[in-house]
Amino acid sequence: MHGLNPKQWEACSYTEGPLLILAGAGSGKTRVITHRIAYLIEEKDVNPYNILAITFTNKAAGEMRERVDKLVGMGAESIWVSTFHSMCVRILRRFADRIGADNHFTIYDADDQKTVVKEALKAAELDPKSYPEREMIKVISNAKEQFMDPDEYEKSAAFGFREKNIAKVYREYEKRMRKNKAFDFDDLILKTIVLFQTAPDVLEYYQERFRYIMVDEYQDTNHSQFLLISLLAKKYRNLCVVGDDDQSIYKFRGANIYNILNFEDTYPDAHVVRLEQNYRSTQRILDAANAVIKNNENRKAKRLWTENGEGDKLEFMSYDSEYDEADGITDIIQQELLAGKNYSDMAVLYRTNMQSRVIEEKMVMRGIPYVLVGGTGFYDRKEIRDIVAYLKVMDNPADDIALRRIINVPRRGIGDTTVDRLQDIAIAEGISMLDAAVSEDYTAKLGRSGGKVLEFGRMVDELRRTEGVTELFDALMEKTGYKLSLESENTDEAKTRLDNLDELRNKIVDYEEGSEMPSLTELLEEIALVSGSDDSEDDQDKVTLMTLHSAKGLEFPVVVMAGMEEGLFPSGISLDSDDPDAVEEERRLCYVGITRAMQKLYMTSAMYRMIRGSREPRQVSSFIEEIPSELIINHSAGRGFSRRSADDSLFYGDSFGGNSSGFGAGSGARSFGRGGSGNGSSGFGRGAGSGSFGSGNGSSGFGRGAGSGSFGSGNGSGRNRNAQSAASVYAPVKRGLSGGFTPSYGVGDTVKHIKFGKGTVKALEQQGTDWEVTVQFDSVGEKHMFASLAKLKKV
DNA sequence: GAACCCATCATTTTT
DNA sequence: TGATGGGTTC
Repeated sequence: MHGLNPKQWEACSYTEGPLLILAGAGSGKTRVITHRIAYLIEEKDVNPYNILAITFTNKAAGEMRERVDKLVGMGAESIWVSTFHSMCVRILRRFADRIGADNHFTIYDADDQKTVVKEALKAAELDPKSYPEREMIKVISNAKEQFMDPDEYEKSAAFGFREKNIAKVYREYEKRMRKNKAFDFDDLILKTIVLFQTAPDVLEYYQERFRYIMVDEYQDTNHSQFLLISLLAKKYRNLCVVGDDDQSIYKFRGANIYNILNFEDTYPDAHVVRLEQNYRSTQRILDAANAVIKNNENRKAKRLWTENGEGDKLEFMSYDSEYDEADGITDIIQQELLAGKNYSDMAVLYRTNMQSRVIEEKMVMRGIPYVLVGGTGFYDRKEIRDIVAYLKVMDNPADDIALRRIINVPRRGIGDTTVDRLQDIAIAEGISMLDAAVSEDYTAKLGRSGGKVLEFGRMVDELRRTEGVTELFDALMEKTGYKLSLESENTDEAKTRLDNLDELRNKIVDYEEGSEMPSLTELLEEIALVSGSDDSEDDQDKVTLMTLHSAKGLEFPVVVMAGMEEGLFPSGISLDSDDPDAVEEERRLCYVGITRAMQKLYMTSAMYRMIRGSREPRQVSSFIEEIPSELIINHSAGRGFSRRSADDSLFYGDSFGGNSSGFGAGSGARSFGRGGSGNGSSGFGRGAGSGSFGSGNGSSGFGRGAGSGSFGSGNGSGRNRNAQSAASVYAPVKRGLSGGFTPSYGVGDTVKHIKFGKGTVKALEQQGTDWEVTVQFDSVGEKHMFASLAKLKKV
């Protein structure tokens, strides 16, 4: 047991009773948890069998499993390391019958839920337009989280007409879930709690088993997860929760930050350990993060620090449009690449998925390799869902939702009317649709298509007898005609689908080889619980593009936070909300973003952005203003685009001008022609030396003047002076990205860019501490870029 | 059953 | 703007 700092050690060795570990970003949290487990076993003689470690994602569980195995060795396999949901599945597979359910159940994902809601709406004779599926799912989920069945939901408040109807939908929804022997994700937690409440012996069994419980990412737990943990920990009270209230960013999906904030109220004897030493980022990055997050009211005081050194300043750039922003981002990436970074060292983070489109376009144009995290996962693809639906029917013939999906896929002439009638019969007889489909008595009632239904039912019945999961998959592809129908399409799209199905087959083979007792049930469970996106097969050299949310838990040497605009980040919805916590949650998200960066952090924004089809002026995110100016270089200072400045007329609007239109403002730009302390192209050593920019003041004078909070209090003329002095302050710094940069070329000069080759300087305009230079390149046409980033060399 | 048109509606996402 | 879903038409 070595290599832990005193706080980490304290967290590891405090083993009895409730313990709250407030683990700041990058504070070595996973290390603490794994070491703590090892300590329990080795020093406290705890039987590994009595330890439970719960995480949120399968990825986290996998990583923890691996690290625990490495650290503990013998006996490690009997430690339960699992997600909330897979833990509950495991318990329910064994005991669900104790609450009147079937131990053999199917798990419904969001898509299945939607289908069930659709059917429920139809059954309740409600118009999906006035009762949108999305909302229904949310209401049902909330109700379940609050432990309310449809009756309780209906009774629970001064509900009106609408709520009564929603209760009806909820009731119909539940009816179908039961009939299909299905649980949704909320059910997995909920039913386990119900089980514990109705079968005290089962609860006792698990309490005895899990004498030491650890919960990771505790700030993400919702109410029912809290209850579940409380029940399990009630007897021995050895509950260790680890989390960071400042990183609670999942309220929208039920996370309750008060679980962690009030932990000490729930457990008054709780011991609290704060892990504030950060091993990831530079001090400047942490200072920025601290400065932003301290604006939140609702939090436990914390302050991150590091021994990593001061590091470079953050950089903020404002661009004219989202296209220019994307261009700027690719510039940043290329410059960092030249500075010695790999593509895979860099990530671009944004608030909304929609922002990725433009960035992707520019990345493609510039030939920058990237991976987009999120988006449609493997298991969301139509062909995969189709085949999985077949597998689900094989596994659980009561699953009418799955059956409906595939009864006419590929086309076998069974239309909607027939399917509806089949369903009516099944409901009337209290049997499954498949049962009805294999009985001539029933199919005879279906008229002309009855024969086809019967044929389908018999085919499914026969397939069900196939031994082995891979064999079943193969038989399925052939006998259902799915493969044939794709093959005969003979299009590129169909080929891709076939490839994807091959991929699915590979996964199945992998599964069968890796599992001790492979079964279709377990395979489907894995598919439902492990959302395909987690297999990061590529350790290739690519820039990562993802939302701020998906970045949680990750780290990158270079991070670009894009779209730092009020209304986008923080989101408009949060700004409009009357709940003050809404903006605080956005701020936490900002904190998460900042703390992903190890060495360099860039923030970008656009002055105009296409929002729902119309071009709208934007203002810079208030989060930028929360970062002290001595920590961040503002490459667009002095441009006064804050509408909130005392004088609205300072709104410079378009000065960046699209492509050609010269940059307005004229300003004595050129006069600075040269100077150029050896910055040329050379330079860019590694990060190291950093410390050099002491004297934070240099860049001041930009950014929010005094209290006003607005950028660039329009002192147009003063700018040059500022820049010059800034330049001299920073002159000795080798890294080109620091503040105050003086180009060593002027308009009309021929310059050389490392990537774009030769070109002629068309325009040069000062932008805060930096210069925007427009170059007509011989090969790639006109580009504009920040001089400090572009690394142009006069030839 | 496919092709088309119009209306509508747009955070964040894991299990 | 652009994706999506429902409804209509052939």
